[in-house]
Amino acid sequence: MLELVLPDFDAQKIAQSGQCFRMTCRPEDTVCVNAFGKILLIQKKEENQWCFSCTQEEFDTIWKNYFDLDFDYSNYRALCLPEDSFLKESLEAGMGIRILRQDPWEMLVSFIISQRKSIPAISKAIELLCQNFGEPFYVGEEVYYAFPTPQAIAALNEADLRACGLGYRAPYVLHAAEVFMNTPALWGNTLSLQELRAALMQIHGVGIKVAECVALFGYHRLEAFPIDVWIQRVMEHVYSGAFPKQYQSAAGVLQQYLFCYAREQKLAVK
DNA sequence: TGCCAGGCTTCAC
DNA sequence: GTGAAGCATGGC
Repeated sequence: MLELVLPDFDAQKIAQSGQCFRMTCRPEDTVCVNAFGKILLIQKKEENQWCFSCTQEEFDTIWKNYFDLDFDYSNYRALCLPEDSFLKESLEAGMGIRILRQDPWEMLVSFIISQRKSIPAISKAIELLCQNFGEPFYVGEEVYYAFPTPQAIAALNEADLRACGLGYRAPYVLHAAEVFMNTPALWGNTLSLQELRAALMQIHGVGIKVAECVALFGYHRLEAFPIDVWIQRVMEHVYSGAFPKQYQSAAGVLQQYLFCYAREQKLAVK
């Protein structure tokens, strides 16, 4: 057990932010993270005070980076233009949300599945995928499942994946496994954003929006800017179709706060 | 029950 | 190049 004071971190908001699907809220202000074949429990104690179910060493070598805690997010908030009240409100409402450094392969599959699905439906499909085809591991008596490897997915057929609720996305995920295994450039993080987009979009079922999500959440390319239905509404309501160029370097980070706030406000179609 | 969801592909035009 | 139809399924 490790207790830390983190003034710019909120596990519960991150879990519900739509960037991760294997981080779930549990009773007693606890969040369960399933990543890297490990389970991390995070419990909220006091304001800004969090209890982590890991050692200091594990926190320093794995989770600190995962939650992007080496970067000061006040730098992103400082980008907000004085007249931009919608972003200001979004940043205040989403205080504590961070852009996680998640596994690229997991993000690729997750966001292929995400198309035309609600966040609860995405989480459910991914959970089934893991239960059916991921490697089981135990924490005490309890069994958990790792995210299936590209090799494990490549060995499946369409019907296996449709059984997890993937619908028409099943062949997309099969193709993603094949391309990922045969594209070493996607295993590391050395491509330019433009090259990364192109490499991802050769996969059937990966268009510009999914590619931007994978770039942002899997490769930590903070200038990537996914435009889904919610961000589209924000663009129309608030920015007259053009996101300010002053935000470009951290567009993906700001986008995440706008996405959450737009959903919270149930921003209507214009 | 009907509508919508962190969209993409295909096919007219 | 642009626009519209079709797609599987679950949550609300």
